[in-house]
Amino acid sequence: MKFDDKIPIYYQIKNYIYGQIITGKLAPGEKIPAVRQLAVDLTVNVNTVQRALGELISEGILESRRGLGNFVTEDQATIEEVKHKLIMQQLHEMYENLHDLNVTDDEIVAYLRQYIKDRRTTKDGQYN
Amino acid sequence: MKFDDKIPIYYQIKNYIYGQIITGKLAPGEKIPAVRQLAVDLTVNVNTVQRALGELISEGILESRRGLGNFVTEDQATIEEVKHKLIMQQLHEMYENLHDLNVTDDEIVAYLRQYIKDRRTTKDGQYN
DNA sequence: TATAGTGTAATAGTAAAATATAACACTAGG
DNA sequence: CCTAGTGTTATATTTTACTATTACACTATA
Repeated sequence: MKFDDKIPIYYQIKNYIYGQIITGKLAPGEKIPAVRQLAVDLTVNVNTVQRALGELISEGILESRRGLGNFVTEDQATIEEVKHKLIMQQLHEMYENLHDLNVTDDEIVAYLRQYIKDRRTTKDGQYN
Repeated sequence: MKFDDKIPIYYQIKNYIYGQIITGKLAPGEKIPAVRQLAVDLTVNVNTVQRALGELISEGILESRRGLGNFVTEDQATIEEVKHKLIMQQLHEMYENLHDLNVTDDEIVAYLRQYIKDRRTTKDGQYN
């Protein structure tokens, strides 16, 4: 997995797991891969994985069963809450940053529509 | 100035200067504050300021005149380019992250409109 | 020419994330 | 009871951003 060196790896792993759960690639109640396996898959250290999982466990989206593994919460409502929270965080960050550049509400919406439209006709990768 | 501890300080300073220039708080051709003064204002080290300014100078949005100071480029086109690039980067990041959560194009637009609407009737700060 | 104000850069030290490695604790199943 | 698979934790080390400090280079001007 490729990481953005401007953001802590454990934090990027946390967001990766969020994504897996929210998109259903990891289902409610499902056992997630073992920490040592995740460390191999993501080519990071076990402790780094553990730091990410620890926060997810604290938030209740994962449950730890010692000796058995880590499991996605059964509570679909918790997952929905987290999804909504993440969506709002994304919008908030983008919105605040553009407002700091004096871009108005209407301009933000217009730019977004244009971006989406352009995206369908242009090859990707120009803003990575 | 308050910094996000998940992002390098020099990088946040760079974005801060971008904002000052794009919004015209620092005008084309204008001398920006001395590096030592910026360090005091932002409560960071001179070297950290210098690292941010160094990148802005490399990009041509700032010009360094040894013994005199650092100046915003006179070239309005360069500034416009940078503004557009920053806007697209913001949209791109938000868009990619939401798509990774299986949020569709239409849903992104709808969520944004809702976010903007809610923002006008709700007290701020809930997504910081 | 001396000085104050400016950018530039090097050195050494600090702090936090990440790593490598090892050990410990618990569970299920043979 | 032993073992394999799992989570948990600790120690030492490495890496890098950041800091503190100092020095150097250039410019305008008194």
